[in-house]
Amino acid sequence: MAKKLTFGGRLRELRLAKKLSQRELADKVASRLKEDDRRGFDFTYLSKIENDRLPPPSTPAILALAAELDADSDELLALAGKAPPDVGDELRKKEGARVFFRSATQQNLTEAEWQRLQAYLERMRKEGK
Amino acid sequence: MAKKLTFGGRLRELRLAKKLSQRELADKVASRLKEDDRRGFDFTYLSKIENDRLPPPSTPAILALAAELDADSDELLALAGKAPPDVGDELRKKEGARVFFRSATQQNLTEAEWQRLQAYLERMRKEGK
DNA sequence: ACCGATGTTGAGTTGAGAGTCAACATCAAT
DNA sequence: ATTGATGTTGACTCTCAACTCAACATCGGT
Repeated sequence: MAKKLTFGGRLRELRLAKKLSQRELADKVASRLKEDDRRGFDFTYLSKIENDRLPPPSTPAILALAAELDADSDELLALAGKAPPDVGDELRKKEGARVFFRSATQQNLTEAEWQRLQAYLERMRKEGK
Repeated sequence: MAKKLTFGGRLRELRLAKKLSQRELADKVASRLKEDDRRGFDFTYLSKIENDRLPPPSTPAILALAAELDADSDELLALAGKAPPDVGDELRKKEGARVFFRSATQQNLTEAEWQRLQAYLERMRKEGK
């Protein structure tokens, strides 16, 4: 059975795979963030996060990390227990999405059932095009 | 065309429909919150929120308000621009859910399409039972 | 005219999220 | 044994969301 990774553990994996030091990665992330955000990203902060001594960083920081590491931002956001920002927007704007989400979570669907829904969505798309 | 309500406006509607004063409602919400949370809920705060002079309150407070007013918490959360609290959890646990919402969001579905999905989900449930 | 209930406002407080900074430990290479 | 690069840690800071508090305005009832 696959080992269950924490956010920090996965982040370290990804960083090492890219052969970056904490300082390098933190600096790159910091410059990505400085552009719009006013927050920084120190390498000592990264260290604590990798060791799960602090909770995962903010959503913008996670997105910057994923971008820098060519990683799947949804995976990291999920490990951090946060919803992707655009999914959040969709739920905020579309009542239908909200209703759907409510029923889906209440039914506690299996992976197979999610895949069926995915397939149906796929069919809808083709037909609609 | 239906008038577009703000969070504050809708909240006031709901409160008046229940014939509660700001003090009464705020007190009830406060006692609901005190149980787990350490935050309060003052009537003057409620006043400002109803007049949209302050942003909507925290998610726990919105949930308590909805419960006290027998209102739909998803509606209030949506008006407040917040995602329902369990979104992160569901997406964390089920990869299928993540993939599904990603595609659905990217396709920018209409309300009608969300309803079709909802109908399909309904069918799945009946058949699976 | 007064009183109690209700609602509004400006100023102030507080706790937590999101980091920073200085100092130290470890290790490989020279 | 020194140096340079890397990682770890504890203590601190800073900002802002989320409120509270005291004071005042308005209005209906008596």
